Amino acid sequence: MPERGTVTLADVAELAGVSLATASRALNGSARKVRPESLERVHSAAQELRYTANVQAQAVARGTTTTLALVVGDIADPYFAAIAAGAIRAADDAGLVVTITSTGGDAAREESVLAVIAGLRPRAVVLAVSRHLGGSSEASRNGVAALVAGGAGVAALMSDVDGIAAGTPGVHGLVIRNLGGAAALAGALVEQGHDSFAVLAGDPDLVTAHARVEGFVAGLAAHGIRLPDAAIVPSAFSRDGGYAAMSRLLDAGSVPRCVFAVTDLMAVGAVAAIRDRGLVPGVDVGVAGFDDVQMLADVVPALSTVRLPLEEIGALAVRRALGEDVTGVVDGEVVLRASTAR
Amino acid sequence: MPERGTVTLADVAELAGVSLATASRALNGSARKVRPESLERVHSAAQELRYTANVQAQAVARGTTTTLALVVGDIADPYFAAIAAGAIRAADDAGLVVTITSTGGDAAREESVLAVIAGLRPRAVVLAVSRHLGGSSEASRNGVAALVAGGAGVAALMSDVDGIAAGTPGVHGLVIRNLGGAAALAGALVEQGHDSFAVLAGDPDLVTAHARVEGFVAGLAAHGIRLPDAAIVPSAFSRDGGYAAMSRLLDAGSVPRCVFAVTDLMAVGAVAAIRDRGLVPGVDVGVAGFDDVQMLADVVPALSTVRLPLEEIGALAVRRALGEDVTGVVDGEVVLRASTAR
DNA sequence: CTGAAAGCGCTAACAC
DNA sequence: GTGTTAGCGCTTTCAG
Repeated sequence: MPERGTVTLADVAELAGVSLATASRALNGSARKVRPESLERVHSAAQELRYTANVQAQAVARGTTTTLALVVGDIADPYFAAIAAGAIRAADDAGLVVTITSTGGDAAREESVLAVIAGLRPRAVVLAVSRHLGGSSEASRNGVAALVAGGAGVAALMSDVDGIAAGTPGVHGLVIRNLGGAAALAGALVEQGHDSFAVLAGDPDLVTAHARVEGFVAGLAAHGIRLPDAAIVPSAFSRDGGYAAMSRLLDAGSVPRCVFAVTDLMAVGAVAAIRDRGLVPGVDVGVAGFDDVQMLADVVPALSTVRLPLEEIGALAVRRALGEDVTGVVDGEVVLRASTAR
Repeated sequence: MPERGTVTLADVAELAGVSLATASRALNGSARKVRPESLERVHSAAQELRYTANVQAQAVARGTTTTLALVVGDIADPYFAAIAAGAIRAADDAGLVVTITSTGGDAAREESVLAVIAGLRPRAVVLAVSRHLGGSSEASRNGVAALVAGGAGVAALMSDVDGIAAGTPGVHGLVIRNLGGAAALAGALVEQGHDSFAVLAGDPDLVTAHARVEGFVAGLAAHGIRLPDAAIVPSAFSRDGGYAAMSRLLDAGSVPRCVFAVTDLMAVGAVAAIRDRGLVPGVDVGVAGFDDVQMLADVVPALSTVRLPLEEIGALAVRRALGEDVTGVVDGEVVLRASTAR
């Protein structure tokens, strides 16, 4: 018969005929100081009453929570979803519950989100948002500082380009070699025989997008190819953005042999745009993306891309936030497929 | 100069020169009972100290939290990710923070997950897991009952088939017309001229999969078509499952004119399998899916499917869990596209 | 309108 | 080993 309301430790202690303290020790405290018999009594009492410790109360008493806050741009985006999956797994391994908040890419909202999170007094927080260039606003900078001051371990995803942003004191950066990966991709494409390029740059203010563009340009340069500014077309950082940017390129009459979209999602949009013009993606114009999102594994033609171990990134970020001494850098791996086969 | 440690209400009260009670009322309490001047003093003190209320403490004091627990099968699955996005948005509108937990489809894990959640004393919980047929285990049934008894509003996603499961007292079901949608799809395909079918059934123990198969079969029956048992092939409830099932079908030499995969993801796998055999999906054999996952909008051929308003479902579930009186039923919409064009 | 004081459910010294 | 007793940070009667 389910008890009404909620069962407290006191109820358990009473039923077991022991003190509150003993009950507490039996159920959570630093083990080995409770007589087997009492322990047994307490446990069965707890079970009988269906007692579950109130973590909020434990938190205020202990002065520390079992919560890890994850901030993502948009949980519906497979990129963030994969990272979240890894983070949840790792947090779970550490006995932490994950709270997820989306900023929707809105810099202003990021500020209020940080305030809410601060109120949660999380043990750790993972920032997986595509920071805007020019540094996060002072407000969100302060928000992060407050979290750190509050004792939370903070980890943030970064690119191998924002040296300064990395400077926020107290945050463990996990740098993703966006720049390096894009450069490697450029090299691979050149070696594959491509010689004329364009870049679907996404939102140039997002450091992730920016780094990838930067890297790609550098990679081409290393092979003696200079990309004209006009060949770098900005757009929304989404599937539709990719479609739009590619369309603009085609409308302009400049059809490069190969385009690099800074995201698989954008690449898919580009492929659609190419197809809609009656051209054959992968043949008339090659398309490469970035991320190697699983969900897109079956698009045709198969996308050349830079694979990022997204779930692992989520897990690593969590471990870094918790202070573990794991790698602070993760590399992408160039994967050449049909979309740039020529 | 960031204070060390953490700022408490007492600090604010002291700085403002008022009592703890007044400070509390000024910052949260039922408004209108604080003199404008004190209110002002308290607020500026709070701001100066960068005070953020400790929600855990508020929770124990108030006896109620500002947390909504969302349980999903796998956050990396676009189906759940979309639902989560909607849920997070709705929860946010209600001033609640969302905690996400994955069961990984593991029934056993579901039990422990429920225990952890119970400890969180959430204001509401949304169960978005594909329950296994034959009823959730007694354990998880109890877990849910405990949550309800603990005062949490509970909402659960269900199919228009599990009449009994719906019976769990106290939980607000949100039934998704999986069966009805699949039946409608079957009808539409028949009317489109298809006459020989097969079903890639996914895991027959998952009620979602089961309902869709059931519905499809019924839909065909309504049009005088009887599906032989051999034409219903089970598999994993995933992209690879779809690939495998389709392959098995083709290996068996029985090539239906049209296959229905209970999930878009599985449909994509089927398309790949068809293509790998040198056949042309959409022409040699049609493929239809279910969900209309955004991410798959660009696969070729475009998938015929049943569109589910995933984000809205997430939002509705949250509102139901919170006790709002919103629809308890959501329909899918048949969308015919190239993959079944003939 | 404001303050003093009693909790909320649990943990952690500090005795016995 | 086990019980007592302060708190943890905040809300909320109950008197002023």
